[in-house]
Amino acid sequence: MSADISLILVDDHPVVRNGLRGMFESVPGFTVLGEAADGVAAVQLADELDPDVILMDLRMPGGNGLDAITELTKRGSRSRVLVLTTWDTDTDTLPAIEAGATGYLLKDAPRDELFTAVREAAAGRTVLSPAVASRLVTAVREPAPSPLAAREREVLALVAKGTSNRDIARELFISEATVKTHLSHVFTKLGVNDRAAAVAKGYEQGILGRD
Amino acid sequence: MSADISLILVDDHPVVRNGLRGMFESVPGFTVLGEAADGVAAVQLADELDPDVILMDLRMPGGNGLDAITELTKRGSRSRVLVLTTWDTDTDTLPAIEAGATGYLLKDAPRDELFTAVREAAAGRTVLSPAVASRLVTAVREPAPSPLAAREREVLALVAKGTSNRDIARELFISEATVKTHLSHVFTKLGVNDRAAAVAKGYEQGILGRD
DNA sequence: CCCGGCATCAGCCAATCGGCTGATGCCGGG
DNA sequence: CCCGGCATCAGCCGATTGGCTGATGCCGGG
Repeated sequence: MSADISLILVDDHPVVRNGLRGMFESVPGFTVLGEAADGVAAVQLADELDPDVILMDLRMPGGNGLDAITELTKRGSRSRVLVLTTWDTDTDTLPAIEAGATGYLLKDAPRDELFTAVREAAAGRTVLSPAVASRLVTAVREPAPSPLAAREREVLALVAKGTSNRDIARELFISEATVKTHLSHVFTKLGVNDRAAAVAKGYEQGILGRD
Repeated sequence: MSADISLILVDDHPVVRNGLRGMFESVPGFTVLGEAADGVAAVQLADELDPDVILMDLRMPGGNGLDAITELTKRGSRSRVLVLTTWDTDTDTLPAIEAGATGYLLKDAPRDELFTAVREAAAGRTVLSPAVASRLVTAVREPAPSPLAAREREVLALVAKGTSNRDIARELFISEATVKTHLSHVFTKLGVNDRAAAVAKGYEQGILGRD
């Protein structure tokens, strides 16, 4: 009855793009308009091709997926963004949805689920894979553990490197007292009592890990 | 001149398997004999189909890739294993090579590099993507930081949870002195001086993170 | 059979940490 | 205009940590 659902694929891995393309071309009802390897290219492509659905990976070198979604939302693009990620780290989900993603799927979803998701997304309905959905509800249950302030993140990063309070103070050109204050706040916000656990939480929540 | 290179694809993501299959079927010289979604299935499939090359992801739920490689090597399989991973975390590389993998590629390698790699692998030559190769050399430069002993890992895990030495002692039914000894060894092996940095290293090297 | 790695334990001591109380200045939203 | 969050600083004190030296028992490989 209706025309094909048009889509563009955004992922930094050629293999994945190829795989998606193959899957969508193997069944009727979809047309792959194009591919992009990063967020910047994705926004541009979306501008040009105006697809119904954009399948996008979040983690990409150069041209963050999140920024791309934000940008598209800001531009009032009519394209629905379906985030397709490898592993979900509940750190990414919420921001992505807030930024305007219509759905969030894990890459290991079965083919049919993927097709369904794209159709749902094209129709404007929110689609979340079960795993993601459950994470979301638990995330909402907890009032959001609050993210760290810029300075607090800096301190935590140094702590993770084994830097003592005194040396952190030196490195950041502030007093040791201030370092301790920052750290206390970090502890409170992360719900821990010592630097070791804070570092663990930092990794767990994606605050640390990419330097 | 020679027959096609036969291969099987092992990855838990249908999308990735599909993508690889598509790529290898789009050019002459390759025949995809089959696919598997985990290490156990991979070993079985390799037994049945005796492929020239096995393209394998390491991180898979149920049936670890590393174990699969070990098993294949033990069985004296003639198949060359090419590890194809998403992100390389130098934690995986060495064990994989030691276990008998012929090569180690990142999934974001360009198509041609992939094809070349498979041909090289089929010919029995070791292939490493440049990024991996450089990691390897630096890893060899450092005499291998040595992995942690079982008990040491337990202690580190508790440290990451913010447990004090005294409480760790209680939880493991050992004395506090022993805990400190273990921790000292952990510090030495990880090349750090305090628990916070140890936790960071733990995450960085994949010792911590999956509980 | 010896050595090295693992796991266990003791005691000492200085350094570091974490909690607590209390303060100041800036900025942005209500 | 006030309040809350951020960033800065101080001092005190008990608790915890980490380094050091030294020891014992078990096990497995050379």
